[in-house]
Amino acid sequence: MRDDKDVVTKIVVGQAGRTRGEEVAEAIRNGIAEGRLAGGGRLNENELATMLGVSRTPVRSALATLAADGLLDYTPNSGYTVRRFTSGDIEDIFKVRVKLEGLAAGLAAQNGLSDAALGGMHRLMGETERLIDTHSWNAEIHNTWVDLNNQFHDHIYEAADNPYLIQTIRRANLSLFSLVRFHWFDNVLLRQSHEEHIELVDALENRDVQRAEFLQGEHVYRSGRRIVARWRRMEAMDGEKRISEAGGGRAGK
Amino acid sequence: MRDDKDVVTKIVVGQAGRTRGEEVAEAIRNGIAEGRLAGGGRLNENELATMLGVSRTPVRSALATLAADGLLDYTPNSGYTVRRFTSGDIEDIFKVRVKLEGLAAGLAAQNGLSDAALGGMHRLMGETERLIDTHSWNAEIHNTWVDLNNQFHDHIYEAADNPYLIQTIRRANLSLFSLVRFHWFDNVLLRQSHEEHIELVDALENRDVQRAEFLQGEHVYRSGRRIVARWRRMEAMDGEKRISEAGGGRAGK
DNA sequence: GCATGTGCGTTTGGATCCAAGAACGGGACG
DNA sequence: CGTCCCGTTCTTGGATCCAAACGCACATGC
Repeated sequence: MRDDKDVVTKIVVGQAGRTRGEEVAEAIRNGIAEGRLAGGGRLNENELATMLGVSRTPVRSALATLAADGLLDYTPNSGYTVRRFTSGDIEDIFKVRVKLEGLAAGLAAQNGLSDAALGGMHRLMGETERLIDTHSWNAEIHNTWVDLNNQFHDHIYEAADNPYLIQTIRRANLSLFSLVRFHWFDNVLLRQSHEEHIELVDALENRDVQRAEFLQGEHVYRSGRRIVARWRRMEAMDGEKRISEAGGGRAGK
Repeated sequence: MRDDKDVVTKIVVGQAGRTRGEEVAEAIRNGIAEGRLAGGGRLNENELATMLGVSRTPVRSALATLAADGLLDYTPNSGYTVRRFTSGDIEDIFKVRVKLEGLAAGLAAQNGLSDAALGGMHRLMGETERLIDTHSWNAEIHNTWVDLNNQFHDHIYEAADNPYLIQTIRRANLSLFSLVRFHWFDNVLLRQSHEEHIELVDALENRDVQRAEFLQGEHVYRSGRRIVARWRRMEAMDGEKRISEAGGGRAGK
């Protein structure tokens, strides 16, 4: 926080129907998702307010909201820190995600997807294949894939037609997406993920509820296994780093 | 809000480690859970502040938190209303709960429960049998059963050892528990629920993961079916009432 | 050298005030 | 009579100020 002026993006005030509090919440959310606000880091109301060009009031409103969203940890009279995730936490979240994403796919298969949605999914898969055919991997490709992947899942969510389920999934995903780094993946994993999507779409097209639920749950389970393994590795390296940095100050708690 | 002075319980200030904002949030949460704050009702910051003997600041903090918790709906520049649930909403939530509670039971069976926990569950079931043997039903019996039921599930949650899952379940339950009325149940349903608990405990004792997951999911599914049917009936009556009251003002939206 | 206590500065929680936005009511017009 | 417009009032969002709580650094005692 103290060393990077661009930690949160200065908010644009005046967007229709949005308060400054909402804008601040989004700026912080983005800062977390993009890794600029690190797990365990303290959020200082005054600094955020100065950085974003607002008073403390909307900052406090935003912090309260984000804490309830699970992105921040709150201690009364001490303030907010960015939620820190252990590999065990991530594993827990993925177990829940396996069930929820599986349910969403099963409901989508049960309800059926429109021709437009299926067409859209095929287009997204076509674009993913073009990414695969570059035989390369970098941050830009990863971001493109994340975007395509999100659109792919949005089609499923819409067909599932269960807003509470989708809200619950998005909440779980919110916590996770800030943790993922592009260099954990590569073109090979992209291809594997894509092949899983192919099978999932087949199940959806054939309205095979159990297959869709199983395939999507398995897809998420494998993804979770990889991310948890990576996080464990990082924790092992972090643990060594932490031992050497012990006694750093408030954030060291 | 305007007609009932006891809508929220006046907060007790000074409880260790809790801010007024947290106290206000709990008072409102209780008001919703106990049915004193009705779905669709507007929450007025000034009135709440006066009623609770605080300034608007902690009220606003509490409202932001409760909105993110899903208990309130927020409209920028217009404020907060208590979330209104349609029977479709409730059905959606129960579909998610079936999966999550099933997962919790499966994890508990996998991890195993301590002798103390199993003993505790047997004691709770014994107390439930005493309730059944009264062959009667009233609000007091219902409240006792809700308490026993919560303790029963707490044992499962603890054994599941997945904090994120339990947090997600509690979040779903928070929305639902404010909707349930004791006269929707009777001694017969209590017995049925109890018998389902007996089978669930058997699966847990035998560490039968799939059976535990299935039985708990089924238990929640049946409960959901009953509550949704009740809610639909209320909506039908409410719909007639609404037609005759149309144009009542803001809450009529 | 370590533990405990004290003081000071910083940060957060709450209160109050001001301004902006929404809602409501009344009047005018078709 | 219904709809639209305007003015007023109420409510909410934001800013600012004050006080309480916490954390950190330094001093003292064992």
